[in-house]
Amino acid sequence: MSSTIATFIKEKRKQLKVTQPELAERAGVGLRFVRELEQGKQSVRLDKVNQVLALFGSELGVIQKTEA
Amino acid sequence: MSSTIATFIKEKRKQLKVTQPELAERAGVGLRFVRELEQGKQSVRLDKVNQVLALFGSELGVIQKTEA
DNA sequence: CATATTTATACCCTTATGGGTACAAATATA
DNA sequence: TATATTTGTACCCATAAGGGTATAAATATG
Repeated sequence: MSSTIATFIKEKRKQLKVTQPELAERAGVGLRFVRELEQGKQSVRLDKVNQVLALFGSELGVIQKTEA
Repeated sequence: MSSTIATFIKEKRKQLKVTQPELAERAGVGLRFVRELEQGKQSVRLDKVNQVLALFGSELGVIQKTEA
């Protein structure tokens, strides 16, 4: 299901059988950023997250919280 | 429609008839941040965007790009 | 139209993100 | 199980995000 951004990216990356260093290079971000991102760090920059997501044809957008 | 995060927040804020200073205070972020956010600044921090969106019962998540 | 309110831009300053890198821990593979 | 690969954590440093604030521009209201 990949509820969080972190797990989404991790899953997508593994689907493509790409390592973190490779993903970082392709996305044009630092390796450390990719790692912090997949670890669920909240205080990341929106534009850099989107740089990574762009590799999967995705992007960040507003979603409504699902009712309990 | 509010395709972008910026317009989404701006529209939601106006729906509630709240000024930017009020929104900033309620969200616990700086006034300048709210303004840059509504102006479409890309390099904002994810956690702070979510702080603002939380006021509308929303949050940031991964979305798939719509086909052309 | 004049005035009040709201929003946008610019300034300085502090803080921490992100980059690079090295090494440890964990995982995969032979 | 030994080895190779991948991932996670820690370090220093430069840069810029974000806070506060003042002022100008834009908008709303009388």
